[in-house]
Amino acid sequence: MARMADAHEPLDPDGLQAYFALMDVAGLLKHGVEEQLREAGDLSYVQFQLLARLALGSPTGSERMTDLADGVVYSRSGLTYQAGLLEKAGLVVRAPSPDDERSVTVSITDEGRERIARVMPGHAEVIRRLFLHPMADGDVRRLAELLVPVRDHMRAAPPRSAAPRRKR
Amino acid sequence: MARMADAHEPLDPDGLQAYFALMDVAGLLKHGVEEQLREAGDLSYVQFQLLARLALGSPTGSERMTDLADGVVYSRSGLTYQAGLLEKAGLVVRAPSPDDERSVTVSITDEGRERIARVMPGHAEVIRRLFLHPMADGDVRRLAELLVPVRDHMRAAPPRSAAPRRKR
DNA sequence: AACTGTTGCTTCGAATCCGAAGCACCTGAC
DNA sequence: GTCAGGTGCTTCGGATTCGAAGCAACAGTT
Repeated sequence: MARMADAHEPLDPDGLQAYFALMDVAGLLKHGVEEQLREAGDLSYVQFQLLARLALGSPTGSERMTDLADGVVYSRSGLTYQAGLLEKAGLVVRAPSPDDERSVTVSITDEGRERIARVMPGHAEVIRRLFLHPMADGDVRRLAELLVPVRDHMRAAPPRSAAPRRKR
Repeated sequence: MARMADAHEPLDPDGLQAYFALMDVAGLLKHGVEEQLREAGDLSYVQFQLLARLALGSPTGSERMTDLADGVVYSRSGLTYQAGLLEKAGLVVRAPSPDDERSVTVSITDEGRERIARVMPGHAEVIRRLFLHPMADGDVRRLAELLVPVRDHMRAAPPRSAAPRRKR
């Protein structure tokens, strides 16, 4: 754990550099990936994320809207919009949950799985070329080991869906 | 360097995990930061990036539009829009460059520097709480050491401003 | 100088995004 | 039960975003 009592001090150089480097890398990578996704499968980055999460992350291929939104770091309203697009494209189906009448379950279709499969090889290639390639052999694993706990820590904090409602 | 001949193979688990973790962390971090910036100084994340780059990264406090856009990973048209907002808010000034009549030099104003200074302490705090805190002492530095070369590698590739123009 | 291609920025139109507000359902206290 | 508050999603309005096209200035060639 980092030292505790640095409340309002400016960031140390390492922290600053890590922060800016992280954001830059993510931004550049997102861009490269977005381009490839659009060309290869007419998908936006969010759409890819959503499909990938359903196809790879969920055993059943379905998930609640809220969980999807939180999992993908996205606003609820934005998700409604994207889910609508994906459904119109036939890559996904929405249905009310059996147990809770409010919630909507999103399920990937076979067509959705095909789309992901179609896009994946080129996707992997971009990731490798832009992101993985310049790292030495063990570095990728080390990076993952560094970042995964950070992600877990961030996810543990009240997620966007838990944002307190405004008083009326 | 990673092995060369893995052209269309799927990504190995480490690569996948590093990729997703990176994007998630960046997304979550951006969100937290955006919230703080809006409340503390009425700035969007891009606006903060722009001001920070001018205030901290440039000795003169000025930079060309294109260099700003590339530095901040942003579309040129988006930059035009944001530069307009920042100028209207008095945080920045635009002026044609003396040597090249086409290019526009953006300079941060004193008011802009004040704004950055005002926002920075809370900003640092969010970064620490969300991002730096869960890492052990040397980890931050290690992370920076891992990511900086990747950023440089990505920047070396033809940046967005060099995207080939469409034939007419 | 005239021509051609390039580069820097802005404008344009359409797509996407977000937060706030709204609606419906669910849950617990009474 | 019923009432109050919480939760899940969508709708709404407005802001932001991007790529393509447009415009002006530059640079090199002839």
